[in-house]
Amino acid sequence: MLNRQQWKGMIFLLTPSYIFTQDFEPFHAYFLSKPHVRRTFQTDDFLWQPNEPFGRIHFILSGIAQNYVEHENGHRKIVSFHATGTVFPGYHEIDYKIESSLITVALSNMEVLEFTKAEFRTMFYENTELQAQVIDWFSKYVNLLLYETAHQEYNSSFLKLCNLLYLLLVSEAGKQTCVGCITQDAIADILGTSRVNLTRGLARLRSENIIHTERRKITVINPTALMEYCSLETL
Amino acid sequence: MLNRQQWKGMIFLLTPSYIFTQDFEPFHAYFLSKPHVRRTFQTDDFLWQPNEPFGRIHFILSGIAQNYVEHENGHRKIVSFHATGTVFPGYHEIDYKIESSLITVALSNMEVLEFTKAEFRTMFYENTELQAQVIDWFSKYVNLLLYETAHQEYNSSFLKLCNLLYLLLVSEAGKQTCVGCITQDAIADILGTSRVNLTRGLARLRSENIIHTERRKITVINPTALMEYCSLETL
DNA sequence: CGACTCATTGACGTAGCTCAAGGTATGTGG
DNA sequence: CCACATACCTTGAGCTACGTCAATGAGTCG
Repeated sequence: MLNRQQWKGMIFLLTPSYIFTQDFEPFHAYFLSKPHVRRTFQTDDFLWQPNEPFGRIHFILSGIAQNYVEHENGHRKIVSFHATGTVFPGYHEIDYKIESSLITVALSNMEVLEFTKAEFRTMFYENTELQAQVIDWFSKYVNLLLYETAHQEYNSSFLKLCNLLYLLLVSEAGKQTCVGCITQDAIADILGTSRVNLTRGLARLRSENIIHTERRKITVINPTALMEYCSLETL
Repeated sequence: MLNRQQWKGMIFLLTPSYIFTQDFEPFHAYFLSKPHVRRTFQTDDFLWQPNEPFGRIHFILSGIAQNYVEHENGHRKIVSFHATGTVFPGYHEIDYKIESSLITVALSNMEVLEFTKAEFRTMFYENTELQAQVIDWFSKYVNLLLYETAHQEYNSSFLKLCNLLYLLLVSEAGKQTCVGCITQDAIADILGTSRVNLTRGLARLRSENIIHTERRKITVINPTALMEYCSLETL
C-alpha cells in the first residue's frame, strides 16, 4: 500500500469507490493499544440500532458492512460498503437528522474494535497521522457523494449501470473484494432505479456479450466494451 | 452563535443547509495572524481556474460564492453556497477527478484570505480547535450530500421544490442571507430538474397562495402551508 | 425604445415506474 | 433424494412524470 508521501507525489486523480477498505490498516496496532471493546456481529446484525444516533465508531478487523438510508416512502438507498481495515462511521461530533435513517448492517460475520466517540476523540487529538487519515476518509466520502449527486444523477439508468459495474468490478478498489456476489436488488438500491428497469439494462449488456449474469453474481467478460459505455467522469 | 460545548449539549438534530457561513468566524483573528494573501474577486470571477485541482483554500471575509459541477452532457448541478466567515474548499490533501469539473464562482464581490494547502496544513496541525472545526465542516458537507443523494433523489420534483424552499427560505440558516434573490434557473440547477418543470411547481404553490414570485425573487407567504408539503426528513 | 434576461404556458414524446405473470436456481423437511 | 417453498431473475403491457421544443409575456438596462 502507498504511504501518504507517495500519494502526494502522484499526479493521477482518484475516481470514486463504493467500497471502503484498508485505509486505516496502518493504525491497526495503534487501535489495539488503546481503550476499546472487541465485538463480533453476525450476518444481518445492525452495527447500531436504527434510530439511535451514531455513538460508537468501529475499526473493522474482518467482514463487510453495508450502509444505507431508509427513505420515508419505502425506498432504500445503499450508499457505501465498509470492509476490513477501515473505520465506520467517520469520526464527527455533531448529530444530524438523517443519521436516524442511516442503517449499517453486516453482510457477513464481522469482528470489530468498538470505540466510544470520546475514546476516538482522544486518539484523534493525540495522533497527527490519524488526523490526516480521518481527513482523507472524509474527502473520499465526499468524493463518492459528489459523484452520485452531481454526476450519476444526470445519467440515464443504463449509463448509471455501466458506470457502477465499472467502478465495482473493473476498477482497482473493486477487484479485491467479491462484490461479484451481489443481488440485483442491491444494485438497484445503489443506483436508485427499479429492479425491473435494472434487469433491462443487464439484459442489454448480456446480449452484447459484455457481462455474464448468474444468480447473485455478475461477471464482466468484456471490460473494454464496458468502458466504452462509461462516462468520462468514471474512467 | 453557539460554541462547541453548547452544541454538544443540545439534543436537536441538524437538517441540511445549502449555505455555509460563519462556521469559521471564531478563527478570523487567528487566520489574519498567519501567512496568507488577501485577495478580492469580482462578481462572476472564478475562485480558481476550471480544470485546475484545488490548490488554495479561502477564508471568506465578505461576499458569497456558488459551487457547482459541470456535467459532461451540459447539465449543471449547483451543490452549495459559501458566504462570509466560512472556509472553502474544505482542507484535504488528495486530489479527485471530479474536482476538475467543480467550479466555484463569485456571486458578488468577495474579499478573502487565501492560503496554500501547505499554509493551511500547518495551521491544521498546530490548532486543535481548527481541527475540530474542519471535522465539523466535513460532517456538515456530508450531511448535505447524503440528503441530496439518499433523500431528495427519491422525491417528486414538486416535493423536492417544497423541501428546498423550506431549507433556503424558512429554516434558520437561510433567513440570514438573501437567497430570496435567486433566479429560477439556479433553483432548477440545484434540484436537477428542468426550468420548465420548475415553473409548473412554482405555479402550483403560487395558485395556493403559499409563495409569491417576482423576477429573481421568491417569497414564502405561508410557511406553515409549505411545511405541510415538506418531507419529514426536511423538518 | 430596443435588446437583453428571466419567467410562463402549451404541446408532445419518452424513459422509467408500477403492476402482473412466469421462469429458474437454492434450500429445507419429509 | 424428491417435493415444495422461497428467494432471485426475466419479460410484457400500460401509465405518468418530466424532459424537450417552441412561442409569448414581462420586467430591466443602456
